[in-house]
Amino acid sequence: MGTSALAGDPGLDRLLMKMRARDIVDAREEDVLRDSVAEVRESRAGRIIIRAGAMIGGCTLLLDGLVCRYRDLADGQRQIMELHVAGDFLDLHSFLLKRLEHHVGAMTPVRYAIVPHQRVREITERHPHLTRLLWFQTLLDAAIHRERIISVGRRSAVGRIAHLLCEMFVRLEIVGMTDGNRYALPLTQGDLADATGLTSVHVNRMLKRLRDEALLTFRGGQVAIHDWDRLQRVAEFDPAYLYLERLPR
Amino acid sequence: MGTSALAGDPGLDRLLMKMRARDIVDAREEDVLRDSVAEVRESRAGRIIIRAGAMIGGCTLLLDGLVCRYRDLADGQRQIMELHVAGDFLDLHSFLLKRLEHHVGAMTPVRYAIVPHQRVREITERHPHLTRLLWFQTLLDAAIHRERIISVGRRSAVGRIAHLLCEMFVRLEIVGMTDGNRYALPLTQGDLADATGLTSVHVNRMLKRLRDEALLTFRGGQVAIHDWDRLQRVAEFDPAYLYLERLPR
DNA sequence: CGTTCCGTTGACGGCATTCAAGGTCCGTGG
DNA sequence: CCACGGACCTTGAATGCCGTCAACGGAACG
Repeated sequence: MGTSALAGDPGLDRLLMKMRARDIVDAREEDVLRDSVAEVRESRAGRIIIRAGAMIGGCTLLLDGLVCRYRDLADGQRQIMELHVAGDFLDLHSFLLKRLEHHVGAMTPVRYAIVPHQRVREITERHPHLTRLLWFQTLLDAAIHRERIISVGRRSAVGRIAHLLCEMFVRLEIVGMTDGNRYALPLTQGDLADATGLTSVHVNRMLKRLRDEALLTFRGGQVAIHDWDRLQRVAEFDPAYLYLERLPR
Repeated sequence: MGTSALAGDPGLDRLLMKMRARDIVDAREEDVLRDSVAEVRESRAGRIIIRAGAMIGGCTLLLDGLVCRYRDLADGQRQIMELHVAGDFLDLHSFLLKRLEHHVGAMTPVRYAIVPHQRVREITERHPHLTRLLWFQTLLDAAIHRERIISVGRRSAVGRIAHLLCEMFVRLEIVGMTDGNRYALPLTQGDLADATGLTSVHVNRMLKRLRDEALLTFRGGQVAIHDWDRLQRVAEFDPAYLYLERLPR
């Protein structure tokens, strides 16, 4: 597939790893995906990649970096709804929604690929199984959203943070981006607060508690998990919502 | 379409109203949907319709009644993630997820139709546009989830309740189930608390405040909105996330 | 070498929870 | 007919988790 803008890029491979953790993706489907990429772009940390309300012509596949979906409220508060890592589509839902009600912002320098909506549309016309695989990815986002609702709705402050860090560990493990019990999560404590519905001050205290209780360390954008079992219990983390079963979809 | 189990049922018509608020659904697609229904079932208030973790063979379309998706936590707390009204698919996502990580429970007596996964699969093989319309419905659920994350994460207690009651008004209006500024929402204050991440005691106080400020009345499962503009402002409610535009999808 | 962003910690305050008691409504059965 | 129980609503008082305000330290950067 020499025409691909992505030949050998690890970003697309990570998407395939995510998909193959849940179903079979055959070589032809892989080629279709590779050939669907129109171009690769970059952006700097702090930039908005996709602006809320803007009409969108293509879906964005994150190749490298950390990204979040968020919205700002009238009083200046911010809520991060989801974090995205390499291999994630940032806005596959834009294919049918046409515009988004939230921003998509880069937390780090990022590289991403564009898949024009027209190509996705062609996939829905010609490749039913691949269509279902893409649909499935958006259902995964929704399941992650639901878990976040539970976190901010009912979990304690430590629980929320612990849960988020458990989730990111598992999601990064799927795409081969963990290093033993450690992984990179280049966020500030303020970002973590916006993702968990807390304040940065309180996040700071809860991180200290998690450290003191030898559950995990979060420092300099690096997470080290010291006691996975106890952490999971504190977070009430059950990875069932990530649907890590290879089933025909 | 005399073979349909649903000939003339208002439940399926409500699904069509939802879809037609966002795109065109032609007569052939309407027939395909009608013919996809295998059977109609009923259930009593308080019953679980779909149990978390169970393998699922068909999708459920709510014809009548009020339903919620929820999960219970270890300490007995409950979080409701979404409310469903007639015309909503309760578990279209089960088509690809195969099982759900949350329960689906009846808040009132309900009637619902079953669409076997096999039929949905056939739609994805033969009817790309109808497939996109179904996919779109699941994306709408995700958008509603995101709005709930913002509510429980960052909105005040009054704001959360106000927002939920704004949302239900608009969603019920789409399917023709409002009566001027009033609509039926047969929930207890405890249910409302589980949906907003509050306690029933506090919900009670906030409802009193909304009443005292002449914004809305919630009593006996009936909502009456007295000042939509001010309520919208209190809730910071912007219906953009419901994607009420007729666009080719 | 000042500026800025981030992390850390303490004191205080407030919103929501918890605990508790009493009220209403309604279906059930004596 | 009415006593009774149960589910839900209402309200007050006390508690507590998390937020706000504030000050300071360190690291990165221009």
